[in-house]
Amino acid sequence: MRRPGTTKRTTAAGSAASERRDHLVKLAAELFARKGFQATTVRQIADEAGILSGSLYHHFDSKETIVDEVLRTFLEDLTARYRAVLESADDARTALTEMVRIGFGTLEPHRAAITVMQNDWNYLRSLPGDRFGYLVKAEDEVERMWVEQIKHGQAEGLFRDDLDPKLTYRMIRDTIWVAVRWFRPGGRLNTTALAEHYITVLFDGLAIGDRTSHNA
Amino acid sequence: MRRPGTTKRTTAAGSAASERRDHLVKLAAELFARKGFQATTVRQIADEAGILSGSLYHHFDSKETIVDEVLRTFLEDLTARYRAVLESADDARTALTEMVRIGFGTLEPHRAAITVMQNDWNYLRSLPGDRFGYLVKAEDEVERMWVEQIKHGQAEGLFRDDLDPKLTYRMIRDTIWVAVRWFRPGGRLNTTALAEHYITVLFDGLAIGDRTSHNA
DNA sequence: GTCTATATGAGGATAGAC
DNA sequence: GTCTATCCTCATATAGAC
Repeated sequence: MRRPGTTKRTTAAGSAASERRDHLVKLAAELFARKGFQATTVRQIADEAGILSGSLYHHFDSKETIVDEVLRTFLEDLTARYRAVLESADDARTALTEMVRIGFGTLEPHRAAITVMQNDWNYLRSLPGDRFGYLVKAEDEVERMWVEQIKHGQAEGLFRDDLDPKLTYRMIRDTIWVAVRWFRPGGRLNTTALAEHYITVLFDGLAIGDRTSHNA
Repeated sequence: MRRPGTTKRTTAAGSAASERRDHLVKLAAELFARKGFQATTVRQIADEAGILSGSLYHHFDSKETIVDEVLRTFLEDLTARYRAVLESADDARTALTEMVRIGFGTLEPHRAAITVMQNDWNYLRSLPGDRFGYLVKAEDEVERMWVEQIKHGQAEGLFRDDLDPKLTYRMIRDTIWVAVRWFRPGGRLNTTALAEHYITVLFDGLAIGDRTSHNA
């Protein structure tokens, strides 16, 4: 607000950006992910960058502006990827499979942003004003895409008809994103393996053999 | 530390407790869940209780002591329930089914505690000292119980052999707990319906018909 | 673009009266 | 068991020199 010339960029997709600024955003994102948005101080961000906290305000209006940029970048990339898949998928099962792969595929490049979304979503949404209202908008768009495919699959006779599409979507979404809590790059399993593992369970289930209900 | 006579209780299971104290813990838990542990101030907790912030320190040493009590109560209840099921379950599928039901069953009575665990786990664990080390201990115990059942199921020929037990456990666990984010009592679906829905997908999958792999 | 220095406020916690 | 009053620390953000 105070230095329109240097801080007017509000989306990370904004052209011709300062690399310095982007670098600062990345440093901040790691701290936000590790310690939480609120617990991260502007002093820590500045320390990480080797400058003093006051100097940060040459680049950003506020701490909120930084986290805003972290989340926007992620959401823009995610929705773009989903849209691309949906244009080319032939049937619902293929579309869902690809969407699951996209989800797990963002775990590594957007690990920090996803962590922040998970942990600080409630807090950011509760802030006065509607600054983070776009979070809900983006979530709604993504939900529509998933639910539509699930319903198509049911209509096509590919998926069980007795499942609630919205509930099914939520469980898939949660299972994917929440993996950022424990996923570490370079570990025993990479995100591709995670995706294929989950796709197997999701479509075909854990059980072997008969598919009759088996309730206690 | 300062008033051993009134603040020595460290576990919520501690006998003959002050109902006043328990009530304060409940109020605090709701605030922690709604706004996050760090964003909740002792003044807000006191406001909610109709007293002043200083008065809280008659009941608790610190804000951390309060959240400690919230989490302990939940974890003690949860592990006790799991142990009870595992004593009586005949086969792995029955055991897992019951464990899923237990998980969803805690969503309502322990909604606040589960929310805090999800959102503030990282932060609480990062605090100096080992005050919240028991969180990891409890998690490990729970993991052992689940993984054991999954392995049994595979050995018995009930479950697919090509799935990673630990990874499967994590995905189940995450799917259950993360539902606190959107689950609201009194909504379209109750926790029993959630559990049965998930049990269906987990064991038998989304797809109808052939169980051959179907990758793009 | 970074620094020095500082305003301004809020947080957790404490001491002692009632 | 609660209140009044307050300490001390640390937070975000600002102003202006360099």
